Parts: sequence; structure tokens; C-alpha cells
Amino acid sequence: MATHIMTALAAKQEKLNSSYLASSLNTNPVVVRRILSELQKAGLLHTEAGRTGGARLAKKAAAISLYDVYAAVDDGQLFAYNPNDPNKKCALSCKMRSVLEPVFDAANEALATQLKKVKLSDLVEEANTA
Amino acid sequence: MATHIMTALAAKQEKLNSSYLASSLNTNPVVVRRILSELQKAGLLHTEAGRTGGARLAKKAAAISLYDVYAAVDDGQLFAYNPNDPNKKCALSCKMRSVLEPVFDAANEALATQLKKVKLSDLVEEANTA
DNA sequence: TTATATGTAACCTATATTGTTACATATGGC
DNA sequence: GCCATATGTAACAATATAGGTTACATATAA
Repeated sequence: MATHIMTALAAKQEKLNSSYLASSLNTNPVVVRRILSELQKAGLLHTEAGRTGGARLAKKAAAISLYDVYAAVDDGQLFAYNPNDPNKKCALSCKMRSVLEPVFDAANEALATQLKKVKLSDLVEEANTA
Repeated sequence: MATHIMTALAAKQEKLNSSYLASSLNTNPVVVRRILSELQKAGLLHTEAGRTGGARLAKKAAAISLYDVYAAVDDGQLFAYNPNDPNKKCALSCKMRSVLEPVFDAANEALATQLKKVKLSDLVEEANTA
């Protein structure tokens, strides 16, 4: 949904309000505003309140990658460790977290690298040609 | 948890039962058996019922990657489309799915490629040295 | 024959996501 | 100044998912 919002802003190149975006997403304006809030905190867009309020991108579409969007709305941790405490009587159990850590880091990094390759401008172009 | 189970089986190189594995994971044997069931369906291990039952790897640890484990317990879809119907009055909304599809595919593929690089034998080695 | 393993259904709880209502606050246009 | 209309956000409901637990049918070595 965040990517849809950002793509709409990139495609229209004008200030859009949460009602308009909600209509495009077929959801509620509050849902949109919650996402806009996260995107704004990440510095990807600016919002204005008041009569003629709405949101617009803070940078050019070619300068915003899908990783930026992903990072704005997600903690970026693809995998979770076993939430339970390690079993102190089990050597492997005690080492699992440190064994997995570099593996998780590499996986997160591989995804980030791919997402950084795709810019909002690419999505707009794809939407306009196809 | 699935990776922990597979790593334990690879490290011990013997048949382990769900109670033993549950103890290592600090959880319930039924939770372990549910995961074992998925891993077995994926052909990564064999289980035996009865008095001396338990699980053992179906292949050598060096022949099992973390992608195999991931694919066995997860649908492999990192991202979800907007669950709502497209807004037929919005051209972008109608195109979003087809615009995102190749992006999602590329992201899933990037993660798969990374996970395939790591074998269970690598984790065992890491656990034994560190 | 029996002790002990897996397989799985059923249920409970905790958490996360989405949708909704409500309302305080901001701001352009009259 | 007033007001229509926007954002910001709290509060709550509905739903989905994951993990944990109990219960019990089935399998199998000793």
C-alpha cells in the first residue's frame, strides 16, 4: 500500500489528499494517513494540513527507491529468532543466535540491494507503458 | 525454529526425537512436530514413529541450503499486494498489480539466491568453531 | 504386550494488520 | 473572523497468523 501511494504521488506529480489516495487503494483515508505519517517520518514526502492540504513527494521520483519505501514502513528484519530463551543445557541452542545473525544480515542485505535498484520513476514508467 | 531443528539434526548426525528438539528450542514437542511435518513434506528429512522413532536428515548437510528450509516452511512471498479490489475508476490502481509483480519476483529471487549460498554444513561449522 | 514415539485435531492466547469512528488541530478562502 | 475541509492520532473492532497446550489415534521396538 505504501508503494501504491508513493507511485501515485510520483505519477500525478501534484499534491494528493488522503481521500483521493484512499479511493485509489479502495480503503479508508485513515489507513492512508497512517502510512503517510511513516513515509513523512522517513523524509520521503511532505504533508500539509488545512483546506488545501495533502501530500507530495519530498524528492524526485528517480531519487526514491523501493528500499526507501520498504525501510519507511517495515523494520527490515526478514527473519525472527526463536522467541524463547536458549536452553542453557544445550550448547547448540546457546549458539544459535550468533550463528544465525550473520545469515540474517546477509539476507536482509541481499533484499535491500535488490530493492535499491528499483526507483519510483521505474514504476511510473512501467504503469504508463504497459 | 526450522533452521534450528535442521542445524541440530546436521550437527548431531543421529536420529533425534521431538522431545529432545523441543528442549533445545525451549518449546513444546507438538510445535516441533508441526515443523518436522513440513520439512518432511519438502523431502528434507525422514521421520519414524514408534518406540525408537525420531527424525534424521534425508540428505547430507552440505546438500541442504537455507533456501530449502525457508521454502519448506514459508510460501516464499516476501510482499503482499493490496488485499482490496482495484478501483476501476483509477488507471493506476488497475495497473498496480502488474507493475508490482516483476518487482516482487525480483525481490523473492534475490533472497532465494542469497539463502541458497548457505548450507546447513556451514552453520554446523560456525557453531563448532565460534 | 507395552512403553514410547509420531501425526494431527482442537482450542487458547498473544500479536499484528486493517478498517472504522471520533475528535483535536491546522489552514486556505470567503 | 468564520468556516469548510484538510491532517494527526487515539480508541476500538474484526480478522489473520503463530505459538503453545491438551488429547488421542496410530506406529513400532523391546
